[in-house]
Amino acid sequence: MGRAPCCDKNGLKKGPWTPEEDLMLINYIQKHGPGNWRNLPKNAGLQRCGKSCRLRWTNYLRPDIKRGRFSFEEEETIIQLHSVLGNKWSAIAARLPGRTDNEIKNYWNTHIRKRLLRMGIDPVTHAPRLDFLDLSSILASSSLCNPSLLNLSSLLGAQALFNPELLRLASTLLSLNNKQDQNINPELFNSQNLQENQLCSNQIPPLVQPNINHDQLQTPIPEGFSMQPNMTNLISSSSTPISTQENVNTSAINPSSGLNENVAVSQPSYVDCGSNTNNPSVVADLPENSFFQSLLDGYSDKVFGFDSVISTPSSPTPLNSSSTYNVNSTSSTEDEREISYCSSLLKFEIPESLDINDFL
DNA sequence: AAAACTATCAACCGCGTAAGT
DNA sequence: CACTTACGCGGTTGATAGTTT
Repeated sequence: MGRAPCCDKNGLKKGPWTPEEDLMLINYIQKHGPGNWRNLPKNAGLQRCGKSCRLRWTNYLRPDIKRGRFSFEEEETIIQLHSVLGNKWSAIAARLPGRTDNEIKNYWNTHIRKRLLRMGIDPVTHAPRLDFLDLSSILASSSLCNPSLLNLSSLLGAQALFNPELLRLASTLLSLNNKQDQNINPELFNSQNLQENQLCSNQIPPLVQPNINHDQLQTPIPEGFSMQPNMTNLISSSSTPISTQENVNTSAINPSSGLNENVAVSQPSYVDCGSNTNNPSVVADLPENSFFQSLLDGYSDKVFGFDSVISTPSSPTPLNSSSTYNVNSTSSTEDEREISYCSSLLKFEIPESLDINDFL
């Protein structure tokens, strides 16, 4: 089936719109309303195709368009929605009054995407990219909590940073080290056994999964934990699989847009991880001297270039929301946004049914 | 001062699809 | 059911402004 051209392009103007053309379009739409874009240019006396007119109106001339810099809240909303919807710019724009899909798409590609990359976060999967981190440093700091890993970190050395299999092993070991911190069946975490088991196993989940479908995230987490999906790639361990789909209330999908009406977009957390009245959960600060803390220290040092921006023992501020940093929505710097986003990224939740003290 | 480089964003292009015939 | 039309979407381009060398 051949596709008919949207309009006869012979003699039609292209390129930037002039103020006169804008005025003609505005005047026409004010009189007749938008729509029937095919005939609109002819009726309005414009030498443009209907498509161009529609684009000019929806992206620039519409009176309800909000212009200017994106606020912190808007940016956070975009990131959260993108983690759920992907590149569905129109669906994201529908949640941001006054912003167009084109504007959001541009802002994503020119600002947010780059910032996520700088932070070592894959902008497609929203998962941390361990290949961007200095893993040997992380391993070393983690070894302070678990001397049994010390030899392993030096054993892995710099080459590990470029070997996907070793990266996976390191990731698994780190996650298991975390478990050991939590006194969960230490026998399982004999580093030698792990090394043998993991090296002989092809069942290690990929550490970095480009273009991953969120539905396919099956990274296990300790039973009873509710982990942010973007953490699941960073911290993989055994037992209970989790799908990010579980973290999204799918009860009210908009049939026309396919957009989940209940997606939490105003929460400061990265994605609403199922905290609801039926399943109350608490947000935990990262335990001192834990794997998380050492990872964060390494992460902040190596990726962000500043020290201990996340909650530290000397900082009374909990690591649980963007409000931690009291970011001014209009004057926040790129760095502040990175910090805040990172804090959201690394937040995790523990169900109340679990005694947190058991893990600290 | 000027060339080279980079960032930004308006606009275009092609495709998918719903609605109409 | 086949085909056409119109619209909307997402990816990409290119002009321009700003910055660096």
